[in-house]
Amino acid sequence: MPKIVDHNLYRKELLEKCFDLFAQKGYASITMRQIAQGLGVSTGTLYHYFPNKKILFEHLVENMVQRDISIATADWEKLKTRQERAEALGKYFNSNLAYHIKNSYLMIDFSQHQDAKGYQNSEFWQRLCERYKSVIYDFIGIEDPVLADFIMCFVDGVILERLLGIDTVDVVEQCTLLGKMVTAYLDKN
Amino acid sequence: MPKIVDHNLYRKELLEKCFDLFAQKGYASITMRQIAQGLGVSTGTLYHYFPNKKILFEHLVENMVQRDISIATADWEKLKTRQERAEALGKYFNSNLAYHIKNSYLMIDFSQHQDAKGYQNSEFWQRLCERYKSVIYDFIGIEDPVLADFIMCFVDGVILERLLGIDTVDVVEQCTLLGKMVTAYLDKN
Amino acid sequence: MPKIVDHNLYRKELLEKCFDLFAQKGYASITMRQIAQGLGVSTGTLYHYFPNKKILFEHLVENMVQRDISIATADWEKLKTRQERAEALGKYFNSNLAYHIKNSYLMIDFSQHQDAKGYQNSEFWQRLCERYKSVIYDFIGIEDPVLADFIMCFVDGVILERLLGIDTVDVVEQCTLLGKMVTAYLDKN
Amino acid sequence: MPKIVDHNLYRKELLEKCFDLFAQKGYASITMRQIAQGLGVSTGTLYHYFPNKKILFEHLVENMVQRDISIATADWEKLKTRQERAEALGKYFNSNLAYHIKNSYLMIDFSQHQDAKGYQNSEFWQRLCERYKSVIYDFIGIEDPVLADFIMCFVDGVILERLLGIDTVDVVEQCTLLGKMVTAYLDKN
DNA sequence: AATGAATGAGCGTTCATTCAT
DNA sequence: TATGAATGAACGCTCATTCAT
Repeated sequence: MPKIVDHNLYRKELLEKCFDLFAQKGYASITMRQIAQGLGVSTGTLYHYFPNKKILFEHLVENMVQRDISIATADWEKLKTRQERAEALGKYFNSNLAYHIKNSYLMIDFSQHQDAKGYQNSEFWQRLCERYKSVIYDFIGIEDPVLADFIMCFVDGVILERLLGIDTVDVVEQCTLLGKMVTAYLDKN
Repeated sequence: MPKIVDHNLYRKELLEKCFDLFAQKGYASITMRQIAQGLGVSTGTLYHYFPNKKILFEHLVENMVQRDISIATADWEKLKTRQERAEALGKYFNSNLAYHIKNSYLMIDFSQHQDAKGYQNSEFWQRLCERYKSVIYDFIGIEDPVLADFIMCFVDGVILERLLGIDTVDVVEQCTLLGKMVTAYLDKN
Repeated sequence: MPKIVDHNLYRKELLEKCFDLFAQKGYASITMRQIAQGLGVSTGTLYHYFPNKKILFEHLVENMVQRDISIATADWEKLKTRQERAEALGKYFNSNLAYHIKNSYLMIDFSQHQDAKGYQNSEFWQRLCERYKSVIYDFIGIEDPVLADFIMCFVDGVILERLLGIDTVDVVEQCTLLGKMVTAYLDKN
Repeated sequence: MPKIVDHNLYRKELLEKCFDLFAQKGYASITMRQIAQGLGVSTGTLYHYFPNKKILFEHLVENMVQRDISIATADWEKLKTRQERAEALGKYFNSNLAYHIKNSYLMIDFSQHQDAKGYQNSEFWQRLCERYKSVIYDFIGIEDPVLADFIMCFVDGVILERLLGIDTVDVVEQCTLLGKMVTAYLDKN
């Protein structure tokens, strides 16, 4: 019997530790050697668990998104009005803002990389977006897809502003405004 | 006998031509050789005018931003209603969408540069953001700074979605919706 | 409790199964992992029986050659004329041509091994060649050693052409021609 | 003006020096670093002149074949009879036998390498074989393509035997016999 | 000023081999 | 005896940068 290791568990552990490494430097800039070193393993071991950089990143994102959504939606059930929920959304992003900024940067960085070409039509990516949008549908209680896109754009935009270093934008304040605007719009139509 | 050349003028010319090259492939992907080739000079010459890739890129961004704003606002004066203007905004981004996507990517890439950290508090960057917002103020006819930020976030978010490859988002449609939402919101309050 | 296994017998069994694996991909291309997998054992076990890839390969070649000659000569006894036998030779190589090509490649690969340099003067190698030639003597019914060498060269050459990818060479046709040429030559002298 | 170098000339010089390096270790075993070192340049320089290992090898072979054929056929014009020519062929291979053995090994080694997959149908390879065969046609004065293939197989086989370390095969003697056999065969038919 | 040949550290990845269990 | 996780040197190749001309 070899060294006793739960392959899948260890994979998950590595993935967990990977996130910050990727987030610190971006997909393209961090090297597999640096990741291995950061994880305290050899490159060989890293490749033993993940066949290549792209797939490592893919697993990372899957992990991240899964966790994100479950955290974000954890205690939204008790919130009744749209306005309450919009404000909870703002609070969610505002806590761990640095994390969400990193997160966004990673997605952007990867999407522009050679490795991502042809990726945007992939099942994986499509599924990601669907899951993302379904959170908006369910949570804000919206059925108009154009409006759902609107909210998605806005939310990503808010994070982006902070990523760009524009600190005057206040995430909570903006989401609060979002709630009001959506309500005003829906009431009128 | 050296060619008689105005060093600074030639620098500016090179910069101007550089823009498309960077915008086509992104900062990380384009190589100095490719840039030199695209400019019709040798790598040696390129390095004669710019000490390294990063500095070349920084100069480029400065140039780009300056030009961009003046183009965007060129013929908006004749549009009267908010809705008209919101829709013009959508059309502006929708034409040359690929350009605007790359443009955004370049800004993001730039903002993540180690050297850009200081930049974000710099006079240059601040001025840039102010100018950006004032376009929104003037153009959409909004005075509430939170609402101006909202619109800025949204617009950047729309571009970002496309950068991420989410093609279902329609820029014109989204801006049209923006106009309606802003109106509904302002009418109500 | 260790499995009760006759070490040498198991070695031989592994060797037998190894052959196809090497023959399919060639010495350089197949990895120890692939071999182990093909044998249904772990890499650890493979290394338990053979200290390294080279020695595994050497044992393999010894095994292969021994087996090959006995197969080739199995049912040639009933063929009477030289021409019949020459054509049988062609058919023999033509069936399992892919195998013979790989086989030749393995021999060539082996012969170029650093460790094989000593081998070429070794009793083993000498004996091998003698046995090879004696097949030609017996089978084609030739006693002139130069002519035997000629046939040996030709046969190996035909296989080599195919190894090099020259598909226009037809093994059966060539061996048929060989029969005619030998006959013409022997009749004349 | 950069360092003054005749690009094509230098390429040719590098190619010339490359041959022994490849021949010593085989295509797969020699590394680009070792080649560069052997040539006294950096890997970067090597890649400046040749885009990859495969193409480097391709140029090498082209060079080699061109030279080989012109040397081989240089003074065959004055030889009149087939027998004289066959014997000249033997002498040609016998002088520089070590070179021809290396040469054959290189071709075999390459043909089995991953890089060569799909290569055997390439224009380059086809042209090589055609040129090779046309030497046989012209020189030995043969028009029957099967017979030309026969001779090609035989010649390659002779070299192969020596490559395999079978020193009892005498190249000159074998080619002399070839001449006689071809004559006997053609006289009879 | 201008060229492009030259450099070499570093990339993602592979794989023979070792070793704790 | 048997396992497969772990290693790390080495591969083909890239590219920002330097420098002799």
